[in-house]
Amino acid sequence: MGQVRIKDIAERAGVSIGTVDRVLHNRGRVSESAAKRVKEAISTLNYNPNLMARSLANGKRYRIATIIPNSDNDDFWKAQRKGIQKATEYMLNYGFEIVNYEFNDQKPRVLLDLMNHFFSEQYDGLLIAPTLKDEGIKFLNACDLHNLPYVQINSYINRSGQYAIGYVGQDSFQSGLLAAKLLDISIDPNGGLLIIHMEKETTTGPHMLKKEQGFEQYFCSSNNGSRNIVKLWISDYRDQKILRLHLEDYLNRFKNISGIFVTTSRCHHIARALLSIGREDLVVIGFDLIEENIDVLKDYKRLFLINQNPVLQGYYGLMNFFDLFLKKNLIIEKRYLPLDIVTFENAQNYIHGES
Amino acid sequence: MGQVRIKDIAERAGVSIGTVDRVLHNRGRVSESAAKRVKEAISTLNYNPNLMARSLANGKRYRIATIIPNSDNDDFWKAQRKGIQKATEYMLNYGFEIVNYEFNDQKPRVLLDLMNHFFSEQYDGLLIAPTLKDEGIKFLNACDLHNLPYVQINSYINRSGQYAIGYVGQDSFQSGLLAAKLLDISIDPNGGLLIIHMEKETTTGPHMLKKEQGFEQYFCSSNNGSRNIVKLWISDYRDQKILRLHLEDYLNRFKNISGIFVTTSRCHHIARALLSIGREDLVVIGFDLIEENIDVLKDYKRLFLINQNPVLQGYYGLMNFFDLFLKKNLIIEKRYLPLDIVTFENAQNYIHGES
DNA sequence: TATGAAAATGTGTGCGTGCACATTATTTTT
DNA sequence: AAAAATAATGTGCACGCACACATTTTCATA
Repeated sequence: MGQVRIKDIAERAGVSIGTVDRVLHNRGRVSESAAKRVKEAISTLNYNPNLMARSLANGKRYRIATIIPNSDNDDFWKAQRKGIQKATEYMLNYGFEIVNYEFNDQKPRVLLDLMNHFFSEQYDGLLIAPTLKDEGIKFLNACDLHNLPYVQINSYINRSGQYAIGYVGQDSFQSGLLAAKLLDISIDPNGGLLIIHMEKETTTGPHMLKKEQGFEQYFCSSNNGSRNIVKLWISDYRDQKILRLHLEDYLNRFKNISGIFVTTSRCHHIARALLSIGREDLVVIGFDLIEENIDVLKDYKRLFLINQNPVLQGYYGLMNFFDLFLKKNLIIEKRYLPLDIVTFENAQNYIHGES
Repeated sequence: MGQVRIKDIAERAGVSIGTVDRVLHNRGRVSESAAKRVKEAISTLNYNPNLMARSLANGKRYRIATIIPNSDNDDFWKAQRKGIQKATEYMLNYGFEIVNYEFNDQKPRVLLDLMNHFFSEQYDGLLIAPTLKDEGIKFLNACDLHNLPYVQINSYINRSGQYAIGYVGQDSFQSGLLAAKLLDISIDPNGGLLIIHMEKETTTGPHMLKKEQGFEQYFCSSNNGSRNIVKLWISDYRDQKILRLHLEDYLNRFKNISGIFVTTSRCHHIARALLSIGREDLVVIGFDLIEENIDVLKDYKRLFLINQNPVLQGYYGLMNFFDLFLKKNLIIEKRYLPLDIVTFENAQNYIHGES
């Protein structure tokens, strides 16, 4: 059987295509008996609308804006952009027009400036990565005001209302749990653990915080023994020498540390430092498949990276609008991406990873 | 600002849409001067063909057959089927017609019987999972004879010729390496390893063999120390009592075993048995996210499942034909799916897992 | 210059759908 | 029972394109 068309349904239900159309779009003006027959035909024939014909016929154009942090010097956001690009190519054929904006993660003002002229453009949807919480909230409030549906990616701001139509991103808490499990299994039962936060700013981001919470939660569970956990904040991670001394000193002070959980993507600095001070016995967990991390995987055996396919994040995020406008699926759901555990032996498949 | 149509080009070039069409498709029968004007209009107006209208109009139909093992009582093949279904829905809009066949994995005759009438149908492509090697070869030979392009999924039979257009599946050797790495990191440096093959038949399947080879290869590498490795074949794994005694006996004989590598998806039997004899200290590696394995994950902490997204296998396999016929990409390539490491804490995302 | 073939160009139909509008059936009101 | 109002259903066109076919133009030859 080839494509099932509206015409086929009409024939099977003994009505005209106009009636089928009314049923499909809930336009009313259909008798109960006819509606029933049509619905039956739709399900028995397993009808799927031809989206091309649909979008060709109704000829609507949808303008979607995307706003994410600047991706020029950042592998992670570059990957997100790649996913957005892939979805864009797909959606272009269906009457979508995608306009991309970027903002500087470090300069909250830039996002607010953008907001000033953003709403003078007519958009039908917004894909946004609200990494800056305060400014993000302001932006989303403005969206509600302008009746603009939005999908959040990567960072989640808890929202209700009809315009908050989706979230695609990471489950940071869960990734903390996972990191704890990995360390718990792979190190000595008596070994201690070290959590390292590496960030330029002195504040601890919400993602990092949730990761830490998940990590600690794991050892509160009854069937997992408790562990000795210490924490370390590092902001000047770029100077290898300082880092090395810092780390060496710390490991000497807490002799029984045998696993390290780095809550950001900067774990390659730690792995390199450990290599140079000859402490490759430590198991390290870090995040994200950025280039430096991929490099260090082959040198540092006991390293696991937790990856949340950023390409797919951008891709699914944008595709939400495709579903919303073309498939008429109004899905108000959080969608978490798989927590991929990556080590040297399975890294290759994830790297080019459209998956 | 809106979509540029061939009609717009025609107007600007002072010709009819028929002439534009001929230029676009190099059909000839156009005067040089007209062709020049049309080409100029195309570039100045920055024309991009509307792919929807194109495929809608062009109306070519491609018939693709799929042949995989019976999926009624098998989670793995059910997932493959799901991926095939997803690709089918996508491709339907582009004029593809997909016809599904299944065969009984245990009865080679069924596949041969199918072959008898299969080629009387006119297909443009075949997606096949040649799990039965001998019969698979016969089938593929017949494909060559009938000029039928084919894509293999899951199992690979080495073939050349213009009709072998792709393979999507597992990298068994690599998954063996990965299993070894996981065990190597997570167990005591002096701990021994046990490889368990669980299969009804007495022969060891090619996948299992390659997994074993990869596993052993890991410990031949210079920077990974060598390990004591013993092997066990189990065919009557359904009787829990026998299995338990069997295992208990074996673990007593080889006292230092601290990690187990099960080369099939039946590792849940092992994990259950270990639970009942109180040996949850052992780290177990197994394969596939089938229901029994997912269940046992929450009870058995030291279990890792290696998953090769079967949904995507079916999906990508079929989509090869989309690329072949619509994008005209003739890709003769092996495509390996990511080796997902799955444990209790990250299982959920992979389960529903279109990913 | 008339003729006919070949080259160049134009026209019409259909793909599956959405939507406006036309038509028919049913119910309500007078 | 006829007229009017409303509910139910059917029809036709457009979307942008490909392709078959119809028509016009060109040009060599008689």
